[in-house]
Amino acid sequence: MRTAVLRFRAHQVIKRPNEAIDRVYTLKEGWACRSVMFQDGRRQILSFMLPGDTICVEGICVEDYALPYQARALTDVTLCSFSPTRLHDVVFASEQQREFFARYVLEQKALAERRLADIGRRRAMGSLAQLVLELFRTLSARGLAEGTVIDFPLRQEDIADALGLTPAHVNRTLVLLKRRGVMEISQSKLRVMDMAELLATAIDN
Amino acid sequence: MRTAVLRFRAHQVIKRPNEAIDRVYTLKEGWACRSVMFQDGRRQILSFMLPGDTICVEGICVEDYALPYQARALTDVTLCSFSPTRLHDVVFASEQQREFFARYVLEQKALAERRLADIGRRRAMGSLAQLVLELFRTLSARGLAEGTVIDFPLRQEDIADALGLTPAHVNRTLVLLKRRGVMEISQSKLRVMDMAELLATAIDN
DNA sequence: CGGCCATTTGAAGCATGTCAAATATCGTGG
DNA sequence: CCACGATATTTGACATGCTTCAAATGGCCG
Repeated sequence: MRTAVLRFRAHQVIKRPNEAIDRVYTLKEGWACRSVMFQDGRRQILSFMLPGDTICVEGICVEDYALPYQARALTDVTLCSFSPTRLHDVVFASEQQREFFARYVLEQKALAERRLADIGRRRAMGSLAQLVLELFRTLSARGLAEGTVIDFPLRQEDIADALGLTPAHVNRTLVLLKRRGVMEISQSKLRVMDMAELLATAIDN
Repeated sequence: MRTAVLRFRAHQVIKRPNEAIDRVYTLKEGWACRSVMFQDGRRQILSFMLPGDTICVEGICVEDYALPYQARALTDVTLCSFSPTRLHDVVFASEQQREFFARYVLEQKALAERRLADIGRRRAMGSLAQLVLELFRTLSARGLAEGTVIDFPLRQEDIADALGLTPAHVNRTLVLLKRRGVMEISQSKLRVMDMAELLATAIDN
């Protein structure tokens, strides 16, 4: 079934917008993201992809889909490569698998819409807290958290592009959180020092 | 197959968050929206639903899904009500229908993610222009546009909640567009007076 | 005609953006 | 292992888009 293990270096483009989805990938190691670019260089990150995520799920659902975003490695990544049609057959072989797959896609959709609400209706402090909690939850669920610490390879610019903010402002907000003893990023690790306070921050900002 | 025609009045809630999806609807007449509410009353509209759209598609894909948003009528609406399981069987009867359905869901997902990029990386003028163009395109495709005019029942507050703005600011932006002779809203109609200019506005803002 | 709701407008404040410089961190080659 | 260059973070001063709040105006429906 699995036909190859691929590697990309940090910042490399995995799939271009509108490119044919001839292969579908699962992310084995490293972080990636889906993003859209504007002509003038502005970037919006639609979602982060963590180990266990599927890249270009759309290829499993339909044929000849014009990908409305680009997929890019944020760190060095290793991928498992699959044939979309073969994967399609596997997924739709049993009703149970189909529903499992559907749940994954719907979860991703819900995640994007939570982000939409965060950007639209929260201040920087609130949406940043929400983003961190989301990453924390996901990594924990996949057994990739070490207690109160997670690997965190994102640059502040990546966070900014995910939240519709400026790197400068993300920095100021992170500094605030560190000063308050809520959380701290250093050496590609994120440490939550006061989870209760982080949850509170996420809710009322 | 179709078991009932339902009506809701403007502003009524069609489906609450976390409510069981015991029925799935198609929107026959009127406009609705999907939105999330915060404790303090802030609202983010995730998407507008126009005649022809399906409300609570999730019910077709999986069982026992916890709806992460609320569905609400924006105008008086008439719906066709369906049993999710029956609809499921119909959709997955043939490969062709399944793919058609998948395309619809992916289109909705892409639409939400365009909105995400609009809110995150455009100014009020740009995202407003994008929104109007999107509505225009969709209504045209469904044969519901009258040349350069469309029905437009949204209040400025609805637009604000969709774009993460304030009603006051939406108003100022609309006034600007009217003064520039680009477009105009009045009497629940939207008239595009200069489509080229509207497209330009959408791109470089 | 009257009441209600939506729109419009103004003045002031604030969150975030912009730009630029200083500092820290990281990877790499010597 | 160190030094260097490149890249990322941090910080400051200032600009601005958008918000807030409140009041006035306008439109629609019973």
